[in-house]
Amino acid sequence: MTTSSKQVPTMSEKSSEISINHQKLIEATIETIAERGLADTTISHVAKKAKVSQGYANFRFKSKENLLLSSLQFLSDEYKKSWQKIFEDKNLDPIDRLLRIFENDFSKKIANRNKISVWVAFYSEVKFRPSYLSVCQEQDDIYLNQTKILIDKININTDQKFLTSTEIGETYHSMVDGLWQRILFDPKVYTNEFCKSLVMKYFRSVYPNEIKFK
Amino acid sequence: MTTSSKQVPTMSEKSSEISINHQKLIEATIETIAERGLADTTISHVAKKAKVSQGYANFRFKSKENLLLSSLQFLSDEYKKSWQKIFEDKNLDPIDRLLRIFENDFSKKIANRNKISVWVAFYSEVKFRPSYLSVCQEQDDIYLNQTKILIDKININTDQKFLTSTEIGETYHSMVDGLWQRILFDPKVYTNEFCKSLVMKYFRSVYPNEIKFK
DNA sequence: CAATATTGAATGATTATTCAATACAAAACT
DNA sequence: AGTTTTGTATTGAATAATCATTCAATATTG
Repeated sequence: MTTSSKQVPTMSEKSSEISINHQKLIEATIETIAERGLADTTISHVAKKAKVSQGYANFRFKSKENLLLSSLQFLSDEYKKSWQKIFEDKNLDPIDRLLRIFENDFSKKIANRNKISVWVAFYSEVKFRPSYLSVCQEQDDIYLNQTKILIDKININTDQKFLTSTEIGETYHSMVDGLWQRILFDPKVYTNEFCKSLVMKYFRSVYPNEIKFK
Repeated sequence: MTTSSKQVPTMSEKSSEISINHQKLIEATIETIAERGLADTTISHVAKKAKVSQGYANFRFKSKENLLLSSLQFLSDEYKKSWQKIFEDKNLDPIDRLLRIFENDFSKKIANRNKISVWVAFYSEVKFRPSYLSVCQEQDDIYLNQTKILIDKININTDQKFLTSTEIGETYHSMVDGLWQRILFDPKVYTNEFCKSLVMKYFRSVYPNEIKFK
């Protein structure tokens, strides 16, 4: 009766199969938005790219809206993990940590045309779709706050007294948003290295005596 | 026969009538995009807001695409006129001119939620519609160049030697783009005054001895 | 009475969504 | 081992809704 090497065998196999399709569809969505824009992204295009049927894509995610939202969530999580790792690294002193933060913001993994296309597309609709906003807003706030705390530490260690951490933090974040957009429009000029160097020089202006800002 | 008080009477009246409808439709388009987002902006919504029939809106602009493009063109021209006036004002010394430039960029007329909504909406599609790009790109380049020339003059008059005008100009412009986006998402925090003060402090960091930057 | 401006209903294209039909694979039973 | 059964995954054609666009009919104006 019981040659049973596997009694509950396929559960994990099956669920990983499912996740594979799930993930394939999310990646296809991101690529499609990057290639054609959000306005021209149809379930049919995404399904084709993911190599599943149109009906399946819809069935799997319940609705197009939900597929889009899941894709945004995926990007948002990926981004969050990348900066969380830096804030959690206890071996870094404040300035090194800040350097790592903006290296990450302009790394090829984060600041590439595919992903920026998707961010910009969603941002433009965020005002009209509360669900998009709720995916990003909380993480954005945390990121901004962590950055401010970090900058406060740097301010204490340096003779920088003129600007508050809020001012520096807000300026940094608006620069990042602005530069990401420019990477999209004019990638020849706005290479990741160029963007990083602009940020570096901003911090150099703010902390003129701090040699770590090159 | 000829009581003709007016022989060529209506030409100007007619064309101004026509322009009135033309302009009404463009303004309705901008408002609709700001209220519902580009994705949800239909000819029918715009026509309703402009109080003309749906068919007329289409007939008047030949296509929806063309109506959108004309609206972008309108905004772009309005913006251009506003900064051109400042660059042409010969009474301003370089620093005052720069102050006026960024006052303009964060004035209520330019940096309000309606108009920023429209900019952001179009920006997100620009990569996929060459016609959108061609409306903005040239003017953007001119603006950026003029700004750099201005900053060069300021650099000469001050002891600022560390940053090039390109670096300062690019940083300024990416800050403006980033801050405009933030005005949209979180207008409570990012008031026009707050944004202006951030820019002011950026220039203060770059030109620490220049008292005109407050 | 032209000539032009404007309407609004009809058309056709696109696309999200549904769902009956089918493929597939694991288990149950010879 | 081979066959049947059962349950799930996947398909793709049909449906229904939304819109841009067209255009014959009507209103308006000189």
